[in-house]
Amino acid sequence: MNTETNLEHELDAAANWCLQRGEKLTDLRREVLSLLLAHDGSIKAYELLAELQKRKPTAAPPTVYRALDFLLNVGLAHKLGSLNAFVACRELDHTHHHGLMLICDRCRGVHELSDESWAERLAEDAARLGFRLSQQDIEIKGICANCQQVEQAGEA
Amino acid sequence: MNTETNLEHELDAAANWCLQRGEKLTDLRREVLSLLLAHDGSIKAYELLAELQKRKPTAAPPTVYRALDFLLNVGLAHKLGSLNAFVACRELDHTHHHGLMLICDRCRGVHELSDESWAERLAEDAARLGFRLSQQDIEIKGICANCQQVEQAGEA
DNA sequence: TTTCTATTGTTATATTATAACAAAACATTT
DNA sequence: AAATGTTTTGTTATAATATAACAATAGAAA
Ligand SMILES: [Zn+2]
Ligand SMILES: [Zn+2]
Ligand SMILES: [Zn+2]
Ligand SMILES: [Zn+2]
Repeated sequence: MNTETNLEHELDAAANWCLQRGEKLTDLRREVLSLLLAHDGSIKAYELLAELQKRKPTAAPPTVYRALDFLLNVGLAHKLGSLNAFVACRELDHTHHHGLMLICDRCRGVHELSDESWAERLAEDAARLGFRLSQQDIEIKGICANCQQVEQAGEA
Repeated sequence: MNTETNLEHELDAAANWCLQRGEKLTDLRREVLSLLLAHDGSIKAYELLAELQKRKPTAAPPTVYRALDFLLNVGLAHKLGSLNAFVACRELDHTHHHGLMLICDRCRGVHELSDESWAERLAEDAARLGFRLSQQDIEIKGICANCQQVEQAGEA
């Protein structure tokens, strides 16, 4: 199965995901999600806009922000507040409330950890302060394995 | 001990904290930190600028952003990426690497949890993926105890 | 068809943050 | 003190991120 086929497969799955929630993955939204998925790490809204404009010259900021809002709300993408960047969700299977997003300082890559035990422990600790968690991703920053290797190679 | 005296006390402690690190808490930086401390929840850069301009009409965006950068670097303040907002650190005693910042969706208030065990467990889980954490605050969103009460009162 | 709603197009503007360079303050050496 | 170098602050302009507001279009329901 090549990349393109796989991408279409993911997009179809996403469309289905939307339908199950009574929402529609329109052509535009599908296009934006496609660009997000095609991107390895996270991507910024205006980078996404530039990409989108290659195929759709009429696109303007609201075009991409509206599509992103939709994708965020339906759970097909995540916003990384600390980077002002966006990333496709690749773990639709798990309902990953409170997923841990490990964000690389160097390459802006994201590793998503859907570990339920974190959600529970966090919720417990917060509850002790009377704090009720909203569904929310947790962003943790550092340097990914790959970038660490590059770093070491550079030092050699 | 009244509020004002207490604030001056905190500012003096902050000045000392800086000196120990070979940095200086200048008048301007002290003023900005003072405004941060006087604020209960988190505050946005341009709100801070407006406050600052009451006493220092010459202040411009770089004035406040430079002061904030300094405070962030020396550990006297935190940036909340998900809100584009800033908050004074009130736990200088602990070296709270990876402090948990519980951010209220409603009031923008912040409860800072300096729990070392979280730092360790997070680091372990991340290390399993080859991910090395950088010193970083972890932002968790929800609704604080106070705002929950207000909410219930409204429903009654 | 008619009507209503959701989506997209379009223009303008708000919000957040930094670049670049000049001036002033401060410290160090002579 | 004078001269020099460094850090901090002032100032203007602009970059980067995001939304408001309203018109046009497309889709669904009546
Ligand atoms: Zn996800
Ligand atoms: Zn990386
Ligand atoms: Zn702190
Ligand atoms: Zn609150």
